[in-house]
Amino acid sequence: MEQYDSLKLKNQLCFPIYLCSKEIIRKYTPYLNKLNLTYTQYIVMMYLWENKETNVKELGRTLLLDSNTLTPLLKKLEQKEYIKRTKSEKDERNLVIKLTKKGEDLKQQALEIPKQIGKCINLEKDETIILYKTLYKILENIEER
Amino acid sequence: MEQYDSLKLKNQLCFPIYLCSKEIIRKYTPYLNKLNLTYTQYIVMMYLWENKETNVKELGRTLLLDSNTLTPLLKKLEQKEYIKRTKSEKDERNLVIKLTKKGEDLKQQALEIPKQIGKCINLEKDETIILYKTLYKILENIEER
DNA sequence: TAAAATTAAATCGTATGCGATATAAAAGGA
DNA sequence: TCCTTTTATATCGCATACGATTTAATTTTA
Repeated sequence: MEQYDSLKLKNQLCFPIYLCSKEIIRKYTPYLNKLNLTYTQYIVMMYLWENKETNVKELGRTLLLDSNTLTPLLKKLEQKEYIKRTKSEKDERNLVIKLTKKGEDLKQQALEIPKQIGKCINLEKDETIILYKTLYKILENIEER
Repeated sequence: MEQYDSLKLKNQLCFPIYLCSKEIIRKYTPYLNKLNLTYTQYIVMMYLWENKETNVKELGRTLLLDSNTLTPLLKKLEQKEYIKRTKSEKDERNLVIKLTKKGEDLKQQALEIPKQIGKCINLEKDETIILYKTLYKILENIEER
């Protein structure tokens, strides 16, 4: 093993993760365009389809994003009338984020997407499970202090 | 299995890939700051440490990026005096990208980075190998027509 | 060989992603 | 209670990421 082998792209682990993230999201794009969503907007919508109501902090904890990214993104989703943003009455620092009817209805149209993406990622069932577990293990390892 | 389970975040594969990419890159940041590099600039430098000379097209084929991303990025690397950009004499459409002495020397300082990142990703050897193979399998599956 | 097609970079506009800072509301403490 | 601290969003600036278009050089072809 040469001195600089650890710096070769083919020996990096982050590099294929970075590529996969980009390229899978690229695959999502044509489907998401039909729903007038970007990938990040889509995962926000997925969170809301599951939870109905949230706020910036809570959303950020799940998506690992901060208000600097989420605030403008949520304003765009509000412009599209998929969500409503209102100050909490109990605590005016909190922004209550709720689906609109239009945002709720989008869920139906989105059902096609995971099928299509799964088809093009095209892994065996057990490969998928192992990959999934390993990724969450990395996330745990990385987030710990 | 409920009708909408496929739309839950915990059933997504792309979501943890996306998170891992972001979070690992976040871990790189303090080390890369010392070298005055961003992550994308770093992988460009890695390519050049291996290949000495390239052009936008070739670089884009490896990093899966186009000139719209690479042109401004390469100009920044040139400003930092890590690379030199010159028109090819043989074919003036081509931009020859070469390391400077300063860029070449940076390699030495970068040696620490893979060690530190490996430590914080903290997977077993065999887990790493399987993950790596699966990621490249996805990339192959996804890029095919 | 001159026009058409192709190719390589560059440019433009929009949407993140994020470190740093600002703002405003709520909580805590002397 | 008043002042300090904490908390939740918002704002700012910079660096990607990328679809679409433009520009310029080269190649192809009629």
